[in-house]
Amino acid sequence: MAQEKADAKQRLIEAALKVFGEHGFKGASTRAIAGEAGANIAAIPYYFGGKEGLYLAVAGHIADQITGRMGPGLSAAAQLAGNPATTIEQRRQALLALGDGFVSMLVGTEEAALWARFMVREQFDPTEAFDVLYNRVMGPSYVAISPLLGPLLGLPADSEELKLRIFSVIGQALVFRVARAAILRRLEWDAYTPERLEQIRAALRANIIAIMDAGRPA
Amino acid sequence: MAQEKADAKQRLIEAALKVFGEHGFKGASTRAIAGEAGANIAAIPYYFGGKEGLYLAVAGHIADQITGRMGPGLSAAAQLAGNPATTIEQRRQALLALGDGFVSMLVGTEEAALWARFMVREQFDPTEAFDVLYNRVMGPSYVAISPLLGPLLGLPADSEELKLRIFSVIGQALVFRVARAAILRRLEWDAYTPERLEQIRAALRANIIAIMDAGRPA
DNA sequence: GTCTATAGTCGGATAGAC
DNA sequence: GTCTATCCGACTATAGAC
Repeated sequence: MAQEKADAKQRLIEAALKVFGEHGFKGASTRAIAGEAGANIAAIPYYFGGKEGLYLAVAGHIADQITGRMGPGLSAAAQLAGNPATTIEQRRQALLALGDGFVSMLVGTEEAALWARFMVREQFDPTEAFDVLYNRVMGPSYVAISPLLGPLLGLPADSEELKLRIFSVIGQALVFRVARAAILRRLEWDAYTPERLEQIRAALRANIIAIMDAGRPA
Repeated sequence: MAQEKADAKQRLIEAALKVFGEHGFKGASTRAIAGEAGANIAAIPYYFGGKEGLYLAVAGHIADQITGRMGPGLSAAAQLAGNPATTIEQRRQALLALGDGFVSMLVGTEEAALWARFMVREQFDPTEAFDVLYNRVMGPSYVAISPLLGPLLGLPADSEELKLRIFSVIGQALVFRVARAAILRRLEWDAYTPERLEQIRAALRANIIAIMDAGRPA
């Protein structure tokens, strides 16, 4: 009984992440999910109460995974940002590190493609799952960036301008998942590799440095 | 016979854009599409040969619409960029104008939400429709930006660094569609209004100016 | 906890009237 | 060119055996 396979419940969640992402809630069939998971169709009503319960469980799973990977970095950034003794240069470095970590997680791992696909769907047509993702993932990420970039741009933490500019910066990384097919085609790449990932991080750093340093007193 | 209703074929395409976007290809039912269009289900095999043909027709429709709105601006930018007499300052202004136009189109119109939803789906799981969208929309847009930003950053037009940094910049605008729900929640907005649209354009301009001007000789 | 069998509904496509 | 009627396969959920 070498634990080579997770239990049926966990396998169903991972299969559902893939199939819901491919076909949406309506388009995903419980047959396909159960088949992918190597489980019985009847296990879905049994464990999750039905198709909808499984969908929500997928959102929780995504939040768990991302929190596990980004959590430590975000906490460190928040602590550093909250300390009045933190210098401008330390904020710059922390922001760049956050960007690197975000790209590594988002673009550099295969699972993140599945998380992103599911999350983007929820952005266009939010359901109950969006609340889970916003409260546990998107909100906390934003909150970590705000007190770092605000002082660098000379903008108050609660100003709409700062919020918009932060989302714009986040978009610079997000695009590598959300427009992946177009980017690969333009670059004549077949996939992201570790070397290419570093090129992406470098391009993003260059843009972030430009934005941060434009806020400096001339 | 005041032309208050387009013909059934056109109505089906517009209904399909909405329903395919909501539920994906599999999840969208031809019944729902026909119902939304006020047309008969049998009209879909009749006009488009089947569900797939209708899906492809939607891609063509999106390309037509976006080309109609962005085409003139892109042509003007391309002509200006190709002229060796064009100054750096003119390139800066052209790039900012392109950004403004892109945000106005993408974020400022209701239909663009439908186009974006359909196109993002194709980015994650490309089908034949992606070729249509890439060749007619995404490719040409990129090509217009490249010869404007390249000289400003001192990067050759075919360098991978330039390509990556351009996509990163595009992401700054894209995010306002792709993370719309999260952005509205963070800003405590219920929708984008014309005033808020101008705030978005301003935030984007600030970031683009920072990126452009960081490439200037110190 | 996992299976088979089945109920009841909805799916896309077609045939053929008008 | 638009309709109704219909075929047949796929869907989710449940009941009940093991």
